[in-house]
Amino acid sequence: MPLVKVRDQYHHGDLESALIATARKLTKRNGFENLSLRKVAEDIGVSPSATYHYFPDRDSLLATVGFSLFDELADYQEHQLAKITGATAKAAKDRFRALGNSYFEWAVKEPHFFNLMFSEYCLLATDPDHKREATRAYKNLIKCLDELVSTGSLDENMRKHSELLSWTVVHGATSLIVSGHLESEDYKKILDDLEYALGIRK
Amino acid sequence: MPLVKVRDQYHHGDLESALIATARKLTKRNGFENLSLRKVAEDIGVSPSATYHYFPDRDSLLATVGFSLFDELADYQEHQLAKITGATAKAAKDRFRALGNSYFEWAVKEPHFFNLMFSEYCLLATDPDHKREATRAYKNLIKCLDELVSTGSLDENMRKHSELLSWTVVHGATSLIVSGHLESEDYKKILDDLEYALGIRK
DNA sequence: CCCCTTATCTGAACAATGTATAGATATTAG
DNA sequence: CTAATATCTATACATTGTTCAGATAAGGGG
Repeated sequence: MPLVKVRDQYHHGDLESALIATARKLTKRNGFENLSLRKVAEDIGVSPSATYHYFPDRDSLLATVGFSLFDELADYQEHQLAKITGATAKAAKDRFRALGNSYFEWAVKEPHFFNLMFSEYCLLATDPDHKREATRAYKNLIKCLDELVSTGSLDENMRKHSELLSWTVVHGATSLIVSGHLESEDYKKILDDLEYALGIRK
Repeated sequence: MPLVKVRDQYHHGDLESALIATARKLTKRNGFENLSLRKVAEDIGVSPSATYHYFPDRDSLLATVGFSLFDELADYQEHQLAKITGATAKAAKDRFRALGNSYFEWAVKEPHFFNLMFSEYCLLATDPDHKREATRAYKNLIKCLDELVSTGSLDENMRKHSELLSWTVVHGATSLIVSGHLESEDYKKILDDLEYALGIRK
């Protein structure tokens, strides 16, 4: 009876989790385009075909990894949000900014993750089960905007136009920067522009 | 001397163009992830290795196709823009809208193209030569915004905040819809929101 | 017109990949 | 302890990107 689970046994124990974790690790390093099922299996110390007991094909493993990243991103966002407390107008504005910043920072830190999440492998159309994870971040945005209204920083009429707009701006700026079509420095200006247009900043 | 160029000869004549055109065709059909160099060669009727006289590898062929698509998109946008003439405020507003709509429509019509353009294969960072093509659409946007100002539809102060913001909103909405994270119907509302925030519409 | 240089393409080969199938091995239930 | 089941391996195959030596055509100078 080994204290630590020995890795040389025929049965792995939790191969499914190991597959996801290793695929995540290799995707982080080399990008999802270069993820090889055989390398994943080799890294774990298992034969190439063992994969097929848990995932029908490479695409579905990538999809599983990709969808799980939406939760990771939301975790990171909520962790950043939690740093800013208080019910003042300034705190509400800071939280709004932190929400966008954390999305952007996370994507820049892990561009391969971001690319996978919005690639063909994670099409929500074919997999409506995962809409919940994606909307977790969206719910945080709604809360932020309502706080801006209640602290008098955001006009009620503008509030109706701010939801999809903020979402889209942050994602769009992030996407363009990660793909090299805008400079990193542009991000701050874009959020300034957004806040100006929304009337949050003068 | 054949009237029409015979396709059974040893030398193709313009293999480079044929490679790009065929790669474009297959990417349009199956997505860039599934583009096979061998299928491209087979489709043209040439051996797999012939490719390597014009492109060092698969990536560079995909990059060439991808960058050329920015020109195609700009062509389409300009074609749509040209339909709307006049120097009135309404015409300026219509052109602004047409600029965003054409970007969106083109991407939805050719999602595989859009995905390639903003994939790892078309990173502008590594290929600054192609920045010009990408900025062609941007110049059209600048012109549109200046027209909005000159026709009194856009405030001068807001003008300074409208450039990157509009760009980002249109790209972000398109990206989210193409990747299935927003519904197609959301696009119109998002542009309404943008115009409201910019003060173009009340 | 012929020959020789050069550009262009082929053929064959290799390693890596995704995936299918049959069988081996461990785990578990009775 | 044994039979049934879950889990994994071994082997095989087709497809892929890529390399390289050699075949074929095109073009230029005599």
